[in-house]
Amino acid sequence: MGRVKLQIKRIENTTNRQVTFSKRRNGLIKKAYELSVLCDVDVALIIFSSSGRLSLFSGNKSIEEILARYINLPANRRGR
Amino acid sequence: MGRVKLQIKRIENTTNRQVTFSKRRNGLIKKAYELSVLCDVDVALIIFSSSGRLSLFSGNKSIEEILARYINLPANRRGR
DNA sequence: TACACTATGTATAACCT
DNA sequence: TAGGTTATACATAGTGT
Repeated sequence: MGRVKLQIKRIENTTNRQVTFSKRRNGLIKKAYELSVLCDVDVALIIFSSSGRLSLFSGNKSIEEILARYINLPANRRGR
Repeated sequence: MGRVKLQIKRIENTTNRQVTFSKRRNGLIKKAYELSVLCDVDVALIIFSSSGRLSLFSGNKSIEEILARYINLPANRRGR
């Protein structure tokens, strides 16, 4: 999406990488929000930037509730 | 995105909701993957469908590692 | 350094099979 | 019901300020 087709590999230029991170993180959170509302599902999204800053999204329920729901699954139902 | 502008609210028709869920879940996971690679960041994504089925994504690290990183944050750094 | 713009690539709603 | 197609809306890479 954008002026040019982008290869999916690490962006080496630090400034470009940070700008892309900021834009795409916002886009990802928006998409997660839309999925949770449109389809009425629980979504939890955790992002750590390379500087260690945390970004979170969760739908109606809190992050903690959704993580607990995951953690409490029997191990054989956690695989992807 | 699509033939018509979509309101962001729960899709009432069950079939449509499931179709949209399947398509958008795939799109969301793809975007999460791209963010993790392009920007070299940790992303964890947990989705429970309305029937309780689990979808997961995480980048290089395992979901468990990323969740642990979140859970181990001091409480005052967990806010969104 | 951070926003705003816009040309272009991408995701997807409705349709089709 | 699931998978493929396509017209259209949306996200965003590069750019400008």
